[in-house]
Amino acid sequence: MKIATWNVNSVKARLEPALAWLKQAQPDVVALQEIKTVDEGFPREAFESLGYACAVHGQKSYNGVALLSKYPMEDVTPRLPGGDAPSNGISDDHARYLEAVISGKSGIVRVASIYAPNGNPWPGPKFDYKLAWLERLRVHAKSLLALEEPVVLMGDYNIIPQDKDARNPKAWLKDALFQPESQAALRRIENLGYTDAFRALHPEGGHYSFWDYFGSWERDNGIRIDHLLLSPQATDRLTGSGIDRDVRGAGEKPSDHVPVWVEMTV
DNA sequence: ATGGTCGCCGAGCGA
Repeated sequence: MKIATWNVNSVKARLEPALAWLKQAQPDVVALQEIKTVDEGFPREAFESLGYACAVHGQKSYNGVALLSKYPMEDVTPRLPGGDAPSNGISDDHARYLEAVISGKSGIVRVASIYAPNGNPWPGPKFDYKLAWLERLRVHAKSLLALEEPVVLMGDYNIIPQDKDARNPKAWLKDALFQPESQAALRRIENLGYTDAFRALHPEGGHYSFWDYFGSWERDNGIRIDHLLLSPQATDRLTGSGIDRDVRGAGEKPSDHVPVWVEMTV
């Protein structure tokens, strides 16, 4: 089973390149982020015509996540726990998390489409929100381990894990994506027992998933911020991982992110 | 140096 994540930066603006990529790459499951539409605006029919079931957790103008799957999806659940309880002072109405269980040929895999907060400017309340959100993700990720299932938590984490995941690390020193606290939040999830699948198979660095619209693609001034974190049961089934960087240079209006994928025996 | 470009949607915000 091929499982991919892609921040499309508006699913409507990216519909044609998305359909072209799906036909070429043939993923079985896709997690989309920044769809930037409400559920009713999601181009469901276009994806269904390629054989995908759709699950959507949308929002007007900003954020929004979705899952596409060629296999049946069950237990579709939007939102991270802990975001809608006024008693704890947290009220999170951003559409940033969608989870589902996929029934493959030889077993299930639990997947989540994740759009973690950007957190800029640093420091400030948006950075505090980022760290609080990542802590909620950690707590939920920990609870999922108890199920002892293959789990793939994938999406735009808005975190550059290490220096080697940026072409020009010094340029990011004052950025929320590169703060030690952000990197520690990601490591804390990995330390529970999750594996950064791409890093595990490509430890050398220099591979990026995002290039800004200010000419960074032409200079390969990229960063790796889109990640697939695999539970132990998923890591046991991991057979490959890649980044489809050609998508950044293809077509008239590419997303600033490209798809990152894993191949698993499920 | 601190803008450059996108996409939202119809002004400025978010990235």
